[in-house]
Amino acid sequence: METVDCLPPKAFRNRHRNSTETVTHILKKKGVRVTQNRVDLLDILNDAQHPLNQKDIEERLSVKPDRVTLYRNLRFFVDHKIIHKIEVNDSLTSYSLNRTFIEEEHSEEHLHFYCSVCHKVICMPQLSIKEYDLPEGFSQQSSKLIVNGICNICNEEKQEI
Amino acid sequence: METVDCLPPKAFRNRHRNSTETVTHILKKKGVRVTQNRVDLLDILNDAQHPLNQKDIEERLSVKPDRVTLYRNLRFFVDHKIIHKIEVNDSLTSYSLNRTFIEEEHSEEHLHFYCSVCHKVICMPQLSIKEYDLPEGFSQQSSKLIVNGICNICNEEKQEI
DNA sequence: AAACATATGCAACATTGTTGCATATGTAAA
DNA sequence: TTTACATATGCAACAATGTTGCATATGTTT
Ligand SMILES: [Mn+2]
Ligand SMILES: [Mn+2]
Ligand SMILES: [Zn+2]
Ligand SMILES: [Zn+2]
Repeated sequence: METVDCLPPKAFRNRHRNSTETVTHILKKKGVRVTQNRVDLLDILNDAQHPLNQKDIEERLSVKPDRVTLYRNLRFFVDHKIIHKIEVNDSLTSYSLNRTFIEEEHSEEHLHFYCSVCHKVICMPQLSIKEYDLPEGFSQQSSKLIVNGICNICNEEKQEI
Repeated sequence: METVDCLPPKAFRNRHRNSTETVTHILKKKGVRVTQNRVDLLDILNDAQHPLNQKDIEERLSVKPDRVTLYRNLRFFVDHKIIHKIEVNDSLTSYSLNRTFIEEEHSEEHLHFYCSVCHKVICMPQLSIKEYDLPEGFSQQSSKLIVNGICNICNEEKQEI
């Protein structure tokens, strides 16, 4: 059988060939299976400028896997520390790629910002969560800080009006 | 018709007469309707040593209102700043009485502790959330900090073993 | 190409929370 | 004490989010 020297069909499903190669590399390095669903999902998170929620992700998927598969893969990536989960509030959970693969600066526990105007979530890895003196007998394992406010873009738009 | 000088039947539904009087006073002061459901609910939150979730509350209610009523009254109390809502994580939301009515020290934005062993939530009103220098253009409206770890009681029990 | 472990889809279920609407109850005025 | 009115409640229905069990499909290694 002849071997054709061109891109395999599945490569055309993704917008950017480079991103697909990057996320495939991440999965290979972690020693986990490279499936179309996983590549598509990571591709979307890699392209995104901000953390995305399950709805955002579904909107961007050209080929939608079963809802259960999406949940399972999100949990899988969190467990493998490929992405991190941001529980913004009761009804909003977003996910963001751990760019630790690329930059060192994306620290484990950092501030997350939620804009009450555009409802975007923004990772602020440069702002590590500060320490607190807990009462006698209490020990800390982890922490999370969500700051609610108005983002730079929405503040600019307010001034223009 | 004769007027009997004894406690009305509804007083017997609550464990402590004093607590009932306290919460009734809170509702009157706020100028909202004093209903049995509301008194029972506030009574339970007033008695509690820690924030309670919807399940905790239902367990303690001797006369259970409809689930919808419970949600509506919890939201009503939050809106009227009688209680505060603590979104611990994806699947746990707890509520705590705003003891500002009694003590001044229960500040608006404080640290909340979640024990990963006993799963109790603990308000730490003495630990106000620290300030952060947000990037240019960002403005802050509110914030929340959840610290995950092991509480004093669970740490003690660990030492004994 | 075959073998095996793992990923996926589907059906079913659970929990949390919301809305609309008819009825019940609390409060203040008569 | 009774009446009138606004508000609280119960019920039915719905929606969103997330989980589990199991049969089948797919990825990886040999
Ligand atoms: Mn982040
Ligand atoms: Mn608190
Ligand atoms: Zn914004
Ligand atoms: Zn504990």
